[in-house]
Formats: sequence, C-alpha cells, structure tokens
Amino acid sequence: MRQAAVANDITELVRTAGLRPTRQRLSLAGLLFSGGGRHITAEQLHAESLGKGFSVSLATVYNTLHQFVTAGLLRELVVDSGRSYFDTNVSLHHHLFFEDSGELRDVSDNSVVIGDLPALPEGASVSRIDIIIRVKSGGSAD
Amino acid sequence: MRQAAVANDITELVRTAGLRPTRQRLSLAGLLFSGGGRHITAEQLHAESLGKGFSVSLATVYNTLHQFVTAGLLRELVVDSGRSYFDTNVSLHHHLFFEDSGELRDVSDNSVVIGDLPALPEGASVSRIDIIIRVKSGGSAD
DNA sequence: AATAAATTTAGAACGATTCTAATAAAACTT
DNA sequence: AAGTTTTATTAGAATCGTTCTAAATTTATT
Repeated sequence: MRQAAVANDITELVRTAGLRPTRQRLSLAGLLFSGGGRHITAEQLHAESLGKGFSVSLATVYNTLHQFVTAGLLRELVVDSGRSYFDTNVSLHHHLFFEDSGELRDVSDNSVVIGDLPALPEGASVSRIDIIIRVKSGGSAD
Repeated sequence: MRQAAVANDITELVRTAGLRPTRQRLSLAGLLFSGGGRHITAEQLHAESLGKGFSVSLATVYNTLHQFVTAGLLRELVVDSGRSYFDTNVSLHHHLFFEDSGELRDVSDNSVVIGDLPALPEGASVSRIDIIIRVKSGGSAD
C-alpha cells in the first residue's frame, strides 16, 4: 500500500525529530514533504491546511514550522522583511527571488564561489551563507 | 567654514534626490551621511535623532529612509525577518551578520564569485545579488 | 483507567511598519 | 511679502506577521 507507506514515513519523520506524531504535525508534514521542494510561508501553509480540511490553528503552524527548523527538517529563509519563508530543501543551495511575484526558486550551490572571507573575531564561526539573487521580471511564469 | 560646507553638501544631496531640504530630512541625512558607513534601523535612527535634540516623528523617519532608498542614497538590507536595516554604503558589496548582536559589517564584493546563473525567464533581469554571511559568535561568553 | 507530560487552541499582546487626516512648512505667483 | 498651491510632517490609529498566555485537549506512561 503506497498511501500507508507514505503515512508511515511521515510518522517516522516526525518521531525522529523528537516530536509526538500528533494529527496536526502529521498533516502539516504531509503537506510540506509529500511533494517536491517547497518554499512556503506560515500563512500559506495554514490556508492550505484548512483548504484541505485539516483544521489547525495558526499558532500551531508557527510552532510546528519552528520545531521542524530546529530538527533540521526545514530551513528558514529571510528574503522579504516582514515575512518568513520555509524551505523544504535543507541541502546546501541558494535562491532566486522574483520580486514581483514573491516566488522563490532554488539555485545550486556550485554556481557560487566564496573567496576570502574577512577575518572573524575569536571564537566566531560562519553558521550559514545566504545568497539571494533578486530578479525583477517582465514576466515571471515560464 | 567646515561646518557650513558640510551643511551645504547635505542640502545639495537632499535637493539632488529631488526632495525638499526640510529640517527633518537635513538632520536625518546629517546623521546618516556625515560619518563613515552605517547600518541602521528606523527605530535606531529615530532614537539617535531625538537624542541629539532633533525632534522627528517615527513616521517621518520611515518616509525619509524610503525616499533615500528610492533616490539611491541608501540600500535596504533584509537580514532579519521583522526588522529592516538601511546601509549608507550603496556601492557593490556584501555583509557579515553577527546573529547574536545584530551587528552588520561590510564584505567587499571581490571576495565572492557568482558562476553560472540559471536561465532567467524572458525579460527578467537580476536587480541585485545579496550575500549574507551569518556568523554565530560562540566566542566571548565561554 | 488514572496520572503525568506534551500539545493545541483562541484570542490577547507584541513589535515593526504603514496609514490617516489634520496641521505646518516650503515653493511659487503675484 | 502676502496669498496660493504643493509638499511634508505629525500623532495616533490601524495593520501585518508573529509570539505569548493560560485553559482545554491529546498523547504517553503507570
């Protein structure tokens, strides 16, 4: 059974993250991880969940997204001041951001080379490098 | 007179941006552009202005910052969701962001090489590339 | 089944930013 | 320089995304 197998994978995923597999975490994880890579905001995910008949509060969506980030299941993107995007692709990569539509697209890491970094203060270390290529488009859909 | 010369430069700057040289725009521009490069938030600039005896409303600080961005006098940085920084250095460069303190530091553009970009949709063009090197400073507090 | 622990929830609270509409200042006309 | 028009400033309300609170519910453990 395919469907059951997917459900089990999701349950396993949530459990492995150290979280109880509650109804709302499972349905949110299902929405996030059952398709391909996604870039989504809390509000979008909330709406999507309600739209599919999985009722969840917005607070739980936020809680869950942050728990998934902490567990390494999601990466939080800062692209637009005043709105957070969550990326289901946690491998090393960067982003193309379409300013008009708000759409995000992945860019492979090997398109970019970082040369000499300035010396960091004692004990400091790079936690992440974010590269956002901002695109202004005449027409964003391809 | 040195001081008068600076004041004239600031007036000229504001005028060239197509803006009337009002008292509040001149004092804000003075704070922003009279020292070296700065990375500042609206609230910080507002506090600084009041602290020096230049009364301005927060709304005017926001208006002015956005007008300066539009005029190319400032660059807006998105580093932290929920807070905007404004950078007085509008030349091509990138940033080091200290996650603990919120401090920003410039990184010269030639530390970074961007290789092949993915093909952009028809008519789309790159408006800017933002590179943020996030630093966690475990150092001092141990 | 009872108890303990973790989770969800609605709604209040929050911080940053934008809006509103009234007042004030700057630029233009005469 | 007075009057008129245009633009800017303001205080405070409104809005947005997000976080907090404390009570109710669900999940895990005994």
